[in-house]
Amino acid sequence: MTVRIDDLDRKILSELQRDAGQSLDEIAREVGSSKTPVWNRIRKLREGGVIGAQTVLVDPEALGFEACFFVLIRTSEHEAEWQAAFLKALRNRPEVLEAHRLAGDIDYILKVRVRNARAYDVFYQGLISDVRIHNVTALLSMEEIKFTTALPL
Amino acid sequence: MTVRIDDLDRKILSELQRDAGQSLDEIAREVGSSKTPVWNRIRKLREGGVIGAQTVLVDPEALGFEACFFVLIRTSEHEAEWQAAFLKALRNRPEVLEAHRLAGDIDYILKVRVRNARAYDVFYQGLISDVRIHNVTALLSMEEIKFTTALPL
DNA sequence: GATGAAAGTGCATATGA
DNA sequence: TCATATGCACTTTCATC
Repeated sequence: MTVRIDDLDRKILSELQRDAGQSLDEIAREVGSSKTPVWNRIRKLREGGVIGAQTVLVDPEALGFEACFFVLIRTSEHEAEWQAAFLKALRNRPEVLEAHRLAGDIDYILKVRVRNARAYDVFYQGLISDVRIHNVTALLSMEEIKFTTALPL
Repeated sequence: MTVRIDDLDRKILSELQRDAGQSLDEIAREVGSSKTPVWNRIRKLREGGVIGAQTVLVDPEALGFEACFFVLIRTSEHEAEWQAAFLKALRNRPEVLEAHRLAGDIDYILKVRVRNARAYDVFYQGLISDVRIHNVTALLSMEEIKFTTALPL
């Protein structure tokens, strides 16, 4: 199910990451090819799931999302049932922008964006009422220094 | 410099976040308006910086980025000069997808995507040779449970 | 991989509510 | 300020060479 990716694909992906609003002609010119092959490759990459959602990045501050927390979670429960409930809870909460299961001491890390500290508390209370969690540390972001979705191809 | 955002703007942003590849007609239909006002609002939101980059999300695994680390950094240095050097180092390194300055005990958190553990070590050695860092903890992601750039509007 | 053509879309503008 | 309508240029998409 793996798509083989060559150098031209990488260039195309790089252009799309940089600006997905470009026309095919522009992309073709940038990568040194022409419309048809570029278009066929993009279609294949999409079908193969290499290219996922096309989206715009929205400024959180402008919309009143002033608070961003990284939440470190330790749990004592490791049964499949608990894990399924936890995953479902995370996926259902739109405040959770990212969630990773970790190796080591800390079990999970979440990135959570909310309007303010009170909204975080509402989120937190809701989460711990959904699933048993052993220990939680919240790291409050003071400043987003960098944010990109572009992989270094 | 703040753009006032009403309910229709929010709906438009929501649609664009969901799928930026939609036509104006589709968006207008979804939000219950018509092309002209939707177009004018999108333009204004773009000009006001509320709408930033238009991009595609690329599957990291498909491109061989198998390792994702969250890096917790403590530093003893807090002069402006050190901070400027640190920021510059982060911005210059494409492996660093996200970086936040934190409140409290831990000073910074980074999200770093690399091909493998060895590549992380190369990154780490490079970073600590660029700037003095007091203490580093790396959390290795085993599984990306959730990733979205969509704010819950 | 190139060419080209049909269908669809973006963008601007005019007009009335 | 918004809805509707129109028009041209550009783009996407796909069949054919």
